This record gives sequence, C-alpha cells and structure tokens, in this order.
Amino acid sequence: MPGIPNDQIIDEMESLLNIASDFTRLKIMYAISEGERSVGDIVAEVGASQSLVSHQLKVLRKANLVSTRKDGTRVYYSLADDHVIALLNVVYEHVTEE
Amino acid sequence: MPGIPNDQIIDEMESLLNIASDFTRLKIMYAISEGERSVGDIVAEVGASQSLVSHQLKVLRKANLVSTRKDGTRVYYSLADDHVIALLNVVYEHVTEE
DNA sequence: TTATTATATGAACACACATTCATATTTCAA
DNA sequence: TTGAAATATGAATGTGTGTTCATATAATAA
Repeated sequence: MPGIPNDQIIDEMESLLNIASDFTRLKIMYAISEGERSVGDIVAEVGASQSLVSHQLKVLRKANLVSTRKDGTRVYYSLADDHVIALLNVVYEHVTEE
Repeated sequence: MPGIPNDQIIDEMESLLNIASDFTRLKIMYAISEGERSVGDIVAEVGASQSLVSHQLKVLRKANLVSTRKDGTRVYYSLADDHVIALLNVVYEHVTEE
C-alpha cells in the first residue's frame, strides 16, 4: 500500500475508529458477537443503564455497524458484517500481548 | 471467544482505538508505515503544522505505537510493531468496500 | 559566541460526546 | 381501555482533546 490514502478515506477510517473506541460500545459489540440479542439482553450483559445502551445502539446503527430486527415489543440487534469482528480481534490481540 | 472481555481489557482496547481514531495520527502512521521517517519528512507528507505533528507523535509514542531514533538534530520515527499495520488494514478494508 | 535548523512543549480555546435523568412511544395482554 | 413491559428520545452537563500560537530546547555550523 503505497502512500497515505486520500483525505476522504482517512476521514471514513477516523469515523469508524471513533465509533469503535468507546467502552460501552465495545461491550455491546461483544455482547452481540455470537448472534442477535434483544436490547434487554444487551443491557443485562453489558451492565449499563437501558438509556445508555439504547443511545449507543443508535450510534452503532447510524454507522451501519449493527442490524436490527423487530419482533413484538423487542428489538434484536446483531453485527452488520464480519469486519467488525475482525477489527475487535486485531485490537484484542494487540492488547493481550504483554 | 466466549463472552465480553473483562473491563481492563476493554479499557485498553478503548485506549488503543482512541489513539488510532484521529485524522492526523492516521496520516502519520501511514507516513511511517514503510520505514522510519524524520519529523520534517512526516510534516511534509502529512501536510499539517510542525507543532501539530510533534504533539501527535508524542501521543503515539506515549501509547507505544511508535519508536524513535535520534541522529543529530533529527528524530526518526517508525511504527513500533506490526499490529498497527494490521489494524490500519482491517479498517481500510472495511471502509473501501462499497 | 552567534545563528540556524530541527524538534518539543505549554497554554488556551473550541468543540465533540458519553452519561444521566426524565419522559415519550410502541406493543400486547387483561 | 388500562396497564405493564420494552425500547427510544431529548435536554443538560461535565469532561476530554485536537488544534493553534508562541516559545523553548537541542544540535550543529560558521
């Protein structure tokens, strides 16, 4: 990969990384990494308030990192594609090597 | 990978992603991705002010994402390890797929 | 020494955004 | 309908940080 990508690409990379670089959102992404989960399930597993989880789910949705499916009163969230997992894995590996 | 990593891991992941999620720092990392470069070279290639580049190099250095070598009045920076490139690649690929 | 080049640093400002609290909306059951 | 459960939203606040400007430090040459 020769040279620095153009500004638009860099901008989009910055945006994606910004979305990913948040404690609550990281937990949410892991919470749905093995399949769709309802908001209630995510709230329980992440251990944050319902409001915060809902706000952050909206951020993830707006960035197209998650998909939704509605069923009755519940909404099920899942990761939009495999790149997200790949990103989490690369970062996880960097962090867990002494 | 079963379950959400513990809070400390998530914290460190957040930190790394935070460092990476900046327009100027992304450009700097690309500028030194093919080998060490002096601050002056980086300033020229990135197209930001000397002060800004120096400030952001300090951020990258503090996070151990870059290494330095001093030679006379010049300081040469290079990426600390291959994880950084791997991270950039994953993000780049995500962004450049329609 | 003095001058010049290369790099680093400190203060200040502006702006973005994560979180909380309160409330609204939706869906379904009784 | 009324009530309860699940989810979403809006406002307000506090904190973090990217950038600029001015200046400091370090190294070398003349």
